[in-house]
Amino acid sequence: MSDILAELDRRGLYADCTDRAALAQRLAAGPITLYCGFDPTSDSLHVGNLVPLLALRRFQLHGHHPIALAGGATGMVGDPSGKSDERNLLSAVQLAANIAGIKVQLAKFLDFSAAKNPARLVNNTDWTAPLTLLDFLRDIGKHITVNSMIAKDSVRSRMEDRGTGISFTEFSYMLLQGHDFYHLHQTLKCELQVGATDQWGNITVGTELTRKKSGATVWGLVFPLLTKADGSKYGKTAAGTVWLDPKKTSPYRFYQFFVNADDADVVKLLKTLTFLSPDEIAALEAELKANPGARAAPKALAREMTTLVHGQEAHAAALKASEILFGGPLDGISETILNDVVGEVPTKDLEKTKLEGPGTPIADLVVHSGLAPSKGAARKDLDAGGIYLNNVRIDHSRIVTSSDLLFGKYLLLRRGKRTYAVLSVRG
RNA sequence: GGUGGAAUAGCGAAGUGGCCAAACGCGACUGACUGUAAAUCAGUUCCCGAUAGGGUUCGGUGGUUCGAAUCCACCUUCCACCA
Repeated sequence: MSDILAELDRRGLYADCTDRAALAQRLAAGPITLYCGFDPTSDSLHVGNLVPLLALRRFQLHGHHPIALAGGATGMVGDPSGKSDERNLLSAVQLAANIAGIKVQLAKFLDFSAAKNPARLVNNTDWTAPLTLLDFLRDIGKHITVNSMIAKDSVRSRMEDRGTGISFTEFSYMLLQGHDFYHLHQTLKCELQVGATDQWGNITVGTELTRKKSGATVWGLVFPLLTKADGSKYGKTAAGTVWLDPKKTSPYRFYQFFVNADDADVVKLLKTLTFLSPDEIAALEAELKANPGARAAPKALAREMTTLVHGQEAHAAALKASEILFGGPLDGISETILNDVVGEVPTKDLEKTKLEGPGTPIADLVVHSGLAPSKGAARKDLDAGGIYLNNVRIDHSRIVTSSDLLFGKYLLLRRGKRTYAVLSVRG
């Protein structure tokens, strides 16, 4: 059996473990069943979820049995970890929709038909909903002291902040998650829970509860939170979260997000997010130092991630669009090639009549394309020299007519260096 | 329960009757330089708009005043100290 712990170390994915020596021994003895939970706070997972999700896959590749848990029950309550404010509860309808969304995504990253160690997908609603309050208080709550609960960082930080406080509901969250671990241990012989470091407190409740109730030893292992070199959270841009759902974040944008990764972060991201071998990563790192302008490392990162999440074809399309858009002037570009860009870049329809006769001022089109929120804002970008029509810089006096159309159909607009939009003429 | 203090733009923080759409810092956007980096430098940053002009702001509601972020009253929330 290959050594998963060594791989996690190598990739910088090991942060802490409840008992590393004992877990190493257990892992050496044979395949283990492990789980990781995912909160249905949205109808899609995002890049921040990738570390634990891919970790499950790494375990599976090493022969272990992964369980992905969709937190239907815990989602009803809300995890206070890392949250400075009490959360608004999600409606049952919303929650059901979110669960359905993330279930599909979870399924994409794990192999459910592996002969020896197929992955499993569970929803903690299945065993939590039937539990009565009295049973819960007697069978679960009795084993965990409030003393240990209020000592958790997630709770303490909220208790110290008198302004927000923590409701009993969120305070109880860790017991539900702890119960999940115990339940999975009883029913599926699950012996390990993994997650990001912010889950440490919740995970240890599970190991403790399992030990007290059944006498069995189970383990918790956490990964570092994915952060940028400047310490900020990874996976958010000014435009918002980078989602795995292609309808929420297009594969092109997804690709762009990774290709724009900071030099200081690229190697870490290659290690933590991709399945490239240490040798391949070392080669990319050397290349990054020797020839940073070639940007081989960020391109490899974007390639790996886009292929992993959206597939080969989506990566090819995103890459092609990127090469066209960032490859220089559009002179002599063919309609076929331009067609590849349309659809990759945010595209809006435009009525043909707008470009007939006197035409339309550029500012209106910039707003219509979504590149600027208002004409005033569009004007400011235009005056700063930040707006391009068909990759040619223009100013605010520009009037756009049919003669500006590429192949009689498209207008390619750009704000700044890398934000593109296409207007497609209809009718 | 008592006594003080605080609430200002995305965030932090100045401003204590007119020169205030409100200093400064961070963040964000644009430009230059680059590699679709980083760092640095320059511009922009309440909303609409043509750089004209208009609209809405300084916890809330009323009031004083020609004029209020600034003064007064009440209300809400927070903080500190005392019980």
